[in-house]
Amino acid sequence: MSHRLPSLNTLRAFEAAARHLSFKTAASELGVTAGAVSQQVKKLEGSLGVALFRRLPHGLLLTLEGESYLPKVSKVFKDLTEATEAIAPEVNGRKFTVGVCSEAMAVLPANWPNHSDNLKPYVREARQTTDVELLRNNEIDCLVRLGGGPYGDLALVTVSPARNAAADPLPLHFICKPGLADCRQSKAILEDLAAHAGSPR
Amino acid sequence: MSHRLPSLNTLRAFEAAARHLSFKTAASELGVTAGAVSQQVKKLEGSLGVALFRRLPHGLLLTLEGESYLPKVSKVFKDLTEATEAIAPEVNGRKFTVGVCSEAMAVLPANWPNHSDNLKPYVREARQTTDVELLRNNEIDCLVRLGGGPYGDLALVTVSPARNAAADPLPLHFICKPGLADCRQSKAILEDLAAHAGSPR
DNA sequence: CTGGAGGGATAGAAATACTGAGTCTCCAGA
DNA sequence: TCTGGAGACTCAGTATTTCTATCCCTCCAG
Repeated sequence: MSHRLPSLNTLRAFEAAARHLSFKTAASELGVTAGAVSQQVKKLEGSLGVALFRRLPHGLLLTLEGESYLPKVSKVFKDLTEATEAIAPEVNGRKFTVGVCSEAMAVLPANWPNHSDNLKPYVREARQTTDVELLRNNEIDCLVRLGGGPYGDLALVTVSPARNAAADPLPLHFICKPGLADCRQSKAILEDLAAHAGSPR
Repeated sequence: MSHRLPSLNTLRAFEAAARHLSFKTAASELGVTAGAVSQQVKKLEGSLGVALFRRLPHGLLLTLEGESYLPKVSKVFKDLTEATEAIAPEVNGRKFTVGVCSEAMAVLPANWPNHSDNLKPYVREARQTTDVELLRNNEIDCLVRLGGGPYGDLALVTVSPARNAAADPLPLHFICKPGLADCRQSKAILEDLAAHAGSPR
């Protein structure tokens, strides 16, 4: 039952490029550069030994193989998305409520987290608090503090200061339940924190 | 239509581990270490925010979520495999016929390519020849030679000598049609050649 | 109380993916 | 006939991800 498959990355690139018939548009959908999409598609074609696109000077055309492959690949992604959301609906759909201590509040931009479009899809609101119990009660999803713990079995991520940090950067810490440490929401928040950790208030 | 999906790698690890209820067995099926499977599964669980396995001191159990996820994930892999083989059947199923020049023959193990179980699934036979025309006629799929070309529009891969190579390693070259340079068969052959290139005859 | 089997963590190495800059071709408009 | 813009390709360098190699821990059987 060992499946020999092309890598998902190359398939995602193919699927997006085939839908748009453009590497450039696909690239912006996937949030990468056109060169990356081009490379991934070429890798896929190489591993299949089949050309999926016919490259024209202006834009792309699917080959017969590409045309028959596209709907199946799209369906696979759709099935997978549905299966995934069936078992993890809360996390996938939910926005985080973030607890932030007053010291961290002072370090972050004025109207955090609404200052950033990257963050908005993942955060409902930020509440000023230091109460770890709110985390355990699921009243908040994560906590941003200056202090590094210990917090027992909770997951703690220390945010590495931005490269352009001030001389004496203040470290930030992100605390959440272990299962949430690596989810999309946490990642988005961590990324944003990293951009601000240590910057002068 | 931008699908937010866990990475295929983590799903492969999950699927194999769930079928075997063992990271170790899954690892050997996938050809990696148990640690790698454990990491991938943990990454998947983290990104879903849901535990898929219950770790017991001796072995694993699926959680309810894992149990409902497994058949869907398996089906996705099955669909993808079928879709892929539908458009690239020749390459996926076919064994290569390899042309080998007499000098390269002398460098390779006595009964190459049958000396290695890794290679058998990918190679039908090795024929002693240096005729590039056989390649163009599709009578052979690739050619192994000492000389590095040029071969026009054919793809050429120079095999990097093994680490334990002799003092004066003989380089090997692998020539094939461009579309085949990156396929499974070529990779297997190249890997095997790399293990022998430069070793004393 | 000892050894083996399995899972967990971590650091470093290896493989893979992405970016960024430069190139090419074609088309459209001046 | 130029010239500029759009899109794709390549390549080198970098960043990220994945894998390995260890060492640890727990549990169970003898």
